[in-house]
Amino acid sequence: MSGYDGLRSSQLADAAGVNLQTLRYYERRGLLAEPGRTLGGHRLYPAEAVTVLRVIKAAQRLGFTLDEVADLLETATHQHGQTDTALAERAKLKLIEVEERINDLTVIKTALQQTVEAGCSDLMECAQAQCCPLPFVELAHPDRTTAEGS
Amino acid sequence: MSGYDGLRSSQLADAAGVNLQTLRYYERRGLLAEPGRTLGGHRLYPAEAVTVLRVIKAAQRLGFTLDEVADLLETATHQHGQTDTALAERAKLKLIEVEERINDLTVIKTALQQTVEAGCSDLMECAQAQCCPLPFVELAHPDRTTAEGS
DNA sequence: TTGCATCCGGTACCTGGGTACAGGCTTACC
DNA sequence: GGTAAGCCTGTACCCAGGTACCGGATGCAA
Repeated sequence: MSGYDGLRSSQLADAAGVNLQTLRYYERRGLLAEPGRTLGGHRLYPAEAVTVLRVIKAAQRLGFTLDEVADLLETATHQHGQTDTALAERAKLKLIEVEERINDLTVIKTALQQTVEAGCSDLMECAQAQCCPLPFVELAHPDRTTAEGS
Repeated sequence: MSGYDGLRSSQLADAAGVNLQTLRYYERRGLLAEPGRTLGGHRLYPAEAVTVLRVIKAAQRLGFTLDEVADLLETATHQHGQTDTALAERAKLKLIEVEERINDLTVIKTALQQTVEAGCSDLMECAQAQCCPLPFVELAHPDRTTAEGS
C-alpha cells in the first residue's frame, strides 16, 4: 500500500484538466506552491491544489496574464485580511481593459459588416478607390492587442 | 543626385509606420512583393507599397492573421475580376469569429463587474466559499483564445 | 576619395503560454 | 526481486508576430 497521501502530479493534472508539464511550468512561474515530496522526490500535492488550479484558469479567463495571476495569488496569501480589497481593485482595472477591447471589436465588427454588405472583392482596389469602408484609419489603440483567456 | 526613383526601405518603413525589419519579414512571409533593386542590391519600393502596408495593417486590425492576409492579397492579385466576392466571403466568416469573441468578453465583463460589486479580496477564499460569482465554469469556447489585431 | 549613413543577408532573440523529449530514478504490484 | 508505469530534472521546441545584432557592402555628398 502507498505510504503517502496527497495527489501525484498526474492525478492533479487530470483532476484540474491541465497538462502535467503545465504544473511544473506554473511552479516555476510561482503560481503553484512547491508541494511536499515523497522520500524518493516525487511531488505530493494537497487536495487544495485543484482549487488553486481552477482559480488560475478562472482568472486567465477573466483576462489576467499569468504574471497578474501570480501577483493576485501572492496578494491573497500574504496580506490576508485587513485593508484588502485588492482583487476588486484589480478587477476594476481589468474591467476597463475589457470594455476597451469590446469597443475595439465592435468597431471591427461594424467594418466587417460593411465589407460584407459592399461585397468588396479586392482589398487593394478598395484601399485606393475609397469605395470600401475599411478602417484604414487607426482604431482606438492600434498597438495593445493580444493576450486574453486561457 | 540619386539615379533611382522609388522608396528606400527606411523611407517606406517610416511612411507606413512599421519597423524596417518588418518589411523584410513581410517579404519573407509573402505579404510584400519583392521590390526592384538598385545596381548595388538595395531595395527600391514603388509608391503603392505604402498602400499595401496600410492594407495589411487594416486587415490585421480586422482580425486576420498574417497568413490570412497573405492569402487575401494573393486572391486579390491573381483571380482578379470574375466570380470574385472572396473578400466579402472571408469577411463574413471573420465576422462570426469577432461576434463570438465579443460574446465571450461580455461574459467576462459581467463576471468582473460582479467581482467588483462583491468587493472580493481573496480569490482562493471565494473559490472555496462560493460567495463570489467568478466563472469557474467554462466560458463558451475555453480554448480558442488569442490573435487579433496588430 | 573620403567618410558616414544606410542597407544587405543571415541568424538569434523576444513575449506568452505552454508542450515534448531524453535519460535516469521511484513506486507499486505480482 | 522483477518489471512496467510513472515521475524526476534539464533542455529544447512550438505558435505568432515581430525585433535586434553582426560584419560587410552601397549610396551619396562634399
